[in-house]
Amino acid sequence: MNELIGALKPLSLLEAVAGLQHPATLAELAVSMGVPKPTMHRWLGSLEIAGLLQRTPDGRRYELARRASRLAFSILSNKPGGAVRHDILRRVVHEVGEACNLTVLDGTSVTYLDRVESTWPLRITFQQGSKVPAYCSASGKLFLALMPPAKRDPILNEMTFDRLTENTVTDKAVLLKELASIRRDGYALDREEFLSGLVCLAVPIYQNKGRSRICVAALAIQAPVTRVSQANILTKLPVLQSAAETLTTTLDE
Amino acid sequence: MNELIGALKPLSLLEAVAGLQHPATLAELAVSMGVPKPTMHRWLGSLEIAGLLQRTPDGRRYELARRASRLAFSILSNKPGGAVRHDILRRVVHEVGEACNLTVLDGTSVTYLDRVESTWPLRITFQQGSKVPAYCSASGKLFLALMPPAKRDPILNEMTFDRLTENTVTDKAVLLKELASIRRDGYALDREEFLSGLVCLAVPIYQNKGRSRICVAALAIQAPVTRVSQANILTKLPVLQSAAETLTTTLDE
DNA sequence: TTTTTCGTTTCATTTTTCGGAATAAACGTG
DNA sequence: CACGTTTATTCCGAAAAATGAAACGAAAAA
Repeated sequence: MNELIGALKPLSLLEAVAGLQHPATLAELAVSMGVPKPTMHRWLGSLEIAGLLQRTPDGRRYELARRASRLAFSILSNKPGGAVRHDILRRVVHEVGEACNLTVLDGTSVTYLDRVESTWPLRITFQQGSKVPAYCSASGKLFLALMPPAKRDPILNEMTFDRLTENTVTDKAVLLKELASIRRDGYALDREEFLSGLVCLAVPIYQNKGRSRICVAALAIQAPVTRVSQANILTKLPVLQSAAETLTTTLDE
Repeated sequence: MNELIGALKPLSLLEAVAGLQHPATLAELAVSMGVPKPTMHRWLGSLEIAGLLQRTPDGRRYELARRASRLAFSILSNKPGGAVRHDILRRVVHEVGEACNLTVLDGTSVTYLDRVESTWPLRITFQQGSKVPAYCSASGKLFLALMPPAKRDPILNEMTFDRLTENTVTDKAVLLKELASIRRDGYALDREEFLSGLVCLAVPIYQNKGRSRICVAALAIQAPVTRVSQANILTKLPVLQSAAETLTTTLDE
């Protein structure tokens, strides 16, 4: 039984950087991974040349770079690996009878990682990879609500709040207030704010990070308001939460 | 110049597997990546032990494993700062309609950290990573102007002032005079000094360092003079400054 | 069964990596 | 602004790991 161990220490460095909430310096990373500075210097250099990490503009800290994002999307949109998640979504659709989707935050928008349609004739057809503004979607508001303010504010600043329906929240103060209650409740609603006639309920999927946990994705159901009223949609909450819980466990060590 | 290249070949293997829509065999992967079988065997073994890949039930093919998903979510939830910045650049381009770039000073040159093109047919195509002499670019002059003289003078001494266009400032005294006014105004212009027909406006991005603040990067727009006159480009100043302000917040801890 | 293909192990050689020490750069402070 | 301190980078010989040709084994195909 040969213990094949590759030189993927730089890769665990990538994981470490991805797990941090702020860009870290060489020294910090060297300490946290227990390697000498010259070694860390070489690893960081390699990952930087590879395009997985980049320095912050001041040149003293390291953060994820484009290729890391591409890799992440590539992994999550990969068919074989996503089969487990897709099955969970299918189960939700089967139980609540409405379309279900899995999203991540990407800048000021929410991106659909996966989606399962309802079987009703009347349905909204989004597809994997499409994007929706964060400020007027249930998942988007959920991400903003559960994010540290320091990360949230730059995102809010660069947003343009277009009025897409008569329910769209276009006032930042009002939005912030709603985010507070979302944070308290643990779920978010879209009350026809993105598309007239479309209501939506989203719950968070957490990833445990040491003692704390981070909302890395959201699970949501979407339905025509004619079939599921705003009040009614909350009855689906337990099913959603249970599915989200299952998805969370697929991320544990 | 030391070319640090790490042993992240196993990592590009991970990318390859993630890019595939079906689990692949050892032989297929060995061929597609151009390595001998024993090598591929070792790489796959490493990634499998690391928990990034797993074999399909029949044991003959490889697909992504849990740790890969975990890493992917971790990356996406920790939205790269560079990507946030890229979005801000995109927004500026959208609002002013001209190409926008983010630069840092690197020796006597200015390096493009990021760049977003305009949508006009007529456009100047620089790309990320390219360099431009500091003395004849808006960003470069901005850096020189906002720098303590003790730091600036060695850089100026090292420079050779080539005449690139008929507007290029090649006299050090004249340059120093302009730097003074740039310092006063808080912005810098490139009046076709680097490339005939190209005008440019740059504003500083500061980072707070204890009691003082330092200009660590510059945000600039570039336009053909036929579309945006030298006088006209100043009307874009407020948009630029507001974006620079937002960029500053992405640099804080 | 035989043949063929694919996967795994072995091992001498080559190629990297490793990290202590020295050097350089940036920082904070009186 | 000069000083001491912290942090980043370069050097380099010793040590470790990756490499791939060839041999071997195992499983599908004929």
